[in-house]
Amino acid sequence: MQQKHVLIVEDEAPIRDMIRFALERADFSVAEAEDAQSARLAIADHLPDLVLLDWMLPGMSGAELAREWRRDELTQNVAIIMVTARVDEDDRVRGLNIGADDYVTKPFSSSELIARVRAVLRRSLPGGEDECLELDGLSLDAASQRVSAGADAVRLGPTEYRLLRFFMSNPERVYSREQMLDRVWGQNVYVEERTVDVHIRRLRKALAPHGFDKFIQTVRGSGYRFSSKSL
Amino acid sequence: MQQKHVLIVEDEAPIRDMIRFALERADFSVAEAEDAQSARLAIADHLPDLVLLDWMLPGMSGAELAREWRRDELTQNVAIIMVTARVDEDDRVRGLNIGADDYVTKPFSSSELIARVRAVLRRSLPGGEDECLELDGLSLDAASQRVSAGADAVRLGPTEYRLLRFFMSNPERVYSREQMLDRVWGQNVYVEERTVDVHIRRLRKALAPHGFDKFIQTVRGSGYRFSSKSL
DNA sequence: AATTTGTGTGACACATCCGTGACAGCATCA
DNA sequence: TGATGCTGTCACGGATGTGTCACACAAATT
Repeated sequence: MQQKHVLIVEDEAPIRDMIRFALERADFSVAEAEDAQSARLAIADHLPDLVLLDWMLPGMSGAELAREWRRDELTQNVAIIMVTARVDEDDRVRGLNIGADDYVTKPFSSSELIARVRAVLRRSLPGGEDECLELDGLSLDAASQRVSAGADAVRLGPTEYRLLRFFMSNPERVYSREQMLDRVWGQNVYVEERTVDVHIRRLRKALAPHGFDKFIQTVRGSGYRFSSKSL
Repeated sequence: MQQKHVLIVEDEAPIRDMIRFALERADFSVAEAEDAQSARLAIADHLPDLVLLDWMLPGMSGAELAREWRRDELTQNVAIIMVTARVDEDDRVRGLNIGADDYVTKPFSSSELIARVRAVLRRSLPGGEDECLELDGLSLDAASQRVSAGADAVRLGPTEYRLLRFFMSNPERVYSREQMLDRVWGQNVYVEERTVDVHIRRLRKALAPHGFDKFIQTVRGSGYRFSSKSL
């Protein structure tokens, strides 16, 4: 399964670290935020698959934050697990009514946390959005993992597919090799940066018969960009 | 979605009440029974879409009851979720061999229960009775549990049948082995992921004489896809 | 022009994934 | 009791994808 991205929203640094450690160990990619404001920034930067949201935050409470996200088109499908110190049944019910998918009460073991994270992600998967990307004749359907150039199908390896998928969801923007490794390969794998070049080449070669290799543009000294405009 | 009818078979009244409350809150219609005898009456009165069946019952055990229903033409398509206090791996395996669709172990949260009920119903949703799937010459009739390729009948084992049924209900979409285990085998069953491959093979072999094995496509690194389109 | 820096390309060893046949455990039925 | 059919697991081999390297080539810098 593809690596999942989790955002931790928690004001106490030690707990944050513990959670991050457990998640990374279980091969999730992790982002952190310590309050509502930084959480918004983190979400804007990279939409997570799941948010671990502390109930009590300085300033705006986690509950309000959750309600805010549930109202927003962009974030309403992101899974939310509430993290709370309270044992009150009231809070649990309130949390679930707000739209949290699950809750964990402190103190919790890291294995319990991971189990719940996995369960929630698995549950939200099958109904996942039927993402269908299209750009100027080149189209990619996430549900069937099919890529077609005009009428013809394009045959891609797993990494090439993920790379193209990343490009097509983020066109018209330059990414460094490091950024691409983080987001296509996963953030705690170490591979040479030049490996990106090789996969770019393979992807270009696969798209070439239909002329779509022009969409992948080299920006010397910076990285690559995906665009239908030739420039 | 139409309102679904659930029968609770459970001898302890408090647990029955808890389950009834959770189910009605989630907008299911509910019937209750406290032993095998009253369960038979309840079923005769109104055929449920799903039965929550306690493992231990006074007199006849839930397991025997399940076996009885699975043999009967009328009841064999009714989904069954076993409810058990035991954590024994043995019982889980035995229960699933009997034909239960899923398992819940006490104690369980009401949200977990609802989630599982929904999952099982979703799995067997499209039709329940008169479901008849057809794709490009390959057809599956849920009522008679018969599969035919063109004019010829195809002989399938139970798991192969459920697998094909799952595929035909969800074509043109890639599923991971984990997702397939969840939806074809049941949610908390632990079997090796490679087991999926073996059943894929058996299903392919059964479909091969008519050329329909091409419909099951391997998506390397991700899982499988069912589609009449070649690639 | 010569040098330096960055990128394209082909090759290759290696890891991973998947198809396949075999097998033992189990339930069912004669 | 033995025969049969179904299931989950394993081991093996082949197919495919992967990361890295060396070298060719292009662009910027001197």
